[in-house]
Amino acid sequence: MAVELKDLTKVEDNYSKWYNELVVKAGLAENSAVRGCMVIKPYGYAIWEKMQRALDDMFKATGHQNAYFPLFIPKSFFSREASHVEGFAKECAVVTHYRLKNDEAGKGVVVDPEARLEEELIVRPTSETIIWNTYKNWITSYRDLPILCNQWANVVRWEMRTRLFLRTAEFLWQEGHTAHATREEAIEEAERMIQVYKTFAEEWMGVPVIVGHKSPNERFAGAEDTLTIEALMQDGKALQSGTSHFLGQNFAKAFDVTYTTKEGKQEYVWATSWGVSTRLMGALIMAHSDNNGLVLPPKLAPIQVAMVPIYKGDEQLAVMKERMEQIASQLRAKGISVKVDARDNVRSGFKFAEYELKGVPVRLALGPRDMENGTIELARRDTLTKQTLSQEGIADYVEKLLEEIQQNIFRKALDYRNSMITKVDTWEEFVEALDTKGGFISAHWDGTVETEVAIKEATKATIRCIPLDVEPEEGVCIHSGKPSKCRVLFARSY
RNA sequence: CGGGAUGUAGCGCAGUCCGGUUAGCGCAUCUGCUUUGGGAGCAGAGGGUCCCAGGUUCGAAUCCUGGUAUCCCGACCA
Repeated sequence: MAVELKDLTKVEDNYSKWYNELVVKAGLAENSAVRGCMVIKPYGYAIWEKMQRALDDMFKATGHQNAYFPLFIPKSFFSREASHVEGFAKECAVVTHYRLKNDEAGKGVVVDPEARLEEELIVRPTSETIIWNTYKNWITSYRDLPILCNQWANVVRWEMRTRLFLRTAEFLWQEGHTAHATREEAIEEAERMIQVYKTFAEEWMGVPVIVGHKSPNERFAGAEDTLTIEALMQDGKALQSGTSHFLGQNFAKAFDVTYTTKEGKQEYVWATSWGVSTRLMGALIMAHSDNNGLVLPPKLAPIQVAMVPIYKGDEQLAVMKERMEQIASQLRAKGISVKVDARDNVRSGFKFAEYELKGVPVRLALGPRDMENGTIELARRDTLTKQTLSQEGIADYVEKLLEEIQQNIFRKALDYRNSMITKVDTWEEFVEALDTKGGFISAHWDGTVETEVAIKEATKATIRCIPLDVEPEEGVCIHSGKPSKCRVLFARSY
C-alpha cells in the first residue's frame, strides 16, 4: 500500500495544506510534472465519473444533447467579441508551430522554425467562439431553433498560480451552449440550468449553494447576465461552483448568426452557456472532509460499503470471507456498491484507517465474536460512530442508512453555511465579520463597480452574488453610504 | 511578472555555513519469526546521475559561475 495514511495536517492548522495533503493521500490526484496541470488518479476519477453520469442524465432530462467541438481555436475568432478576448487573453496557451526536428548542434529535439503557423491556434479556454462559428452553419431558420448542446471536454487556462481541482492549468468540465429564437427563451434556459446545478450540488454532492446573479464586474466575459451557485467551504471562504450565462445576442452578432422568422424577417439568435468543472470535486472535498480524511456522500462514493474481516489464521478468514460475500450480495442486490476487503497482507486497523481516509460512508466489520453471536459491527463515516447489529436484516438497514447519511451530510453543511451568513449594516461590522468570522456577509451595496472594486481592494472580499430570492429592502451602502435597494452577499473566495 | 525558498533512494528529510572514510535517517519495499476487535513488533536485506553543465582543488553533495525545475507569498484568476 503506497498511500501514506498518517499525519494528515489538522483542518484548523493550515487549511490549504490540509486540503492538498488530503487530495494526495486519499488517492484522488496529484500535481503533474507539467506546470500547473493535474493527474487525476483512478479513485478520484471514479468520483468524477459518478458526478459526470448524474449531471449528464440531468442534461438529457432537460432536452440537451452531447456534441464535441475542436480543441484548437484560430486566434482571429477571439477578436470577434471584444470583452471575451479581454477576459481570456491573459491566460491562453498558444500553438505557434506544427513540427519538431533534431537539433543540428546535437542537443535533442527543437521546434522547427520553418514550421511556423500562419495563424496561431489557441487551445480552448472555453468554446463559445468555435461553437458559434459552427452554429452559423447550422442555423438559418426558426425551424432550426433551439439548439441545445452540451460538450464534455478539457480546457486550458494558463493560470499563474494553481491548486489541485480548484484552479489547474488544464481541467475537465462540461459546457452547454444553446441557441434560441427569443430573449425570453434564452433567459429561461440559463435559469433552468443554474437550477439543475443547484439540484446536483445539494442532492448529490450534499453541498448547499446560494443561487444568484453576478455583479457586472464579476460577469463572464461576453455575457449580459451571469448566474452562479456559490458554496461555502469549511474555512469560511466561498467557492464559485457553477455558472450559467445569458449571452444575449453578443456571440450571434460577433459570428453573424441570424435566422429567418416565421414572418420572414432576419433576426440574431439568442444564446446561453453554462458549465461546471472538476472544481466541483474541490468543493466536495473541502465542504465535508475532516481530520480523518474524506467524507463522501453515498450517492457519489465509488465504494459505499467496505467490509473488513477481523480474523486469526487462514481458516477463520475463509469462513468470514464466505459470510461477508453472502451479506455483500444482499447489498449488491439493492444496487449498493460493496468492497469485501479480504487482503491478508494488511491488518484490520490499517484498513479501517484507509477507508476512513477515502471517505467510504459505511464500514462493516466481522470478527470471531460476531460470528459467534450472529452480529456485525457497523461504522458510519459521517458521524464516526460504531454500533453492533444483527446480521439479520443488515442489508435493509444499510440501504436506509445510506439515505440518512446523504441527508445528514447535507444537513450538517447547510447548518454550518447558514450559521456563516452575517448581516451587517456598517463598514466596521463588515470588516470585523470578515476578519473574525469569515463566511458570507449580507450587506447593502450601492450597485456601482467603483464601490465593488474599492471594497475588494480594501478587504479582498468580492460580491459573490445577488441572491435570486433576495427581498427588496431600503438601506445604505456600507462603503459609500449611498442608497441601496437590496442586500448582496460578500465573501473572500477561492 | 515581482519577493522568498528548495532540488540528496518511491515519499519525507538531515548533511552544505567550516570540502576529506564506503553519503545518512524516518516511512515505504523485500525476507524471516512473532502478532492480529483501530494505522503491528523484532531481526536482517535491497535501493543513489547528491537537479544539469562548466570551473576551483590532491580531493566537491559541500566552494564559484551559468542554466533548469518545483514550491510558497503577492499580483492575476469569466
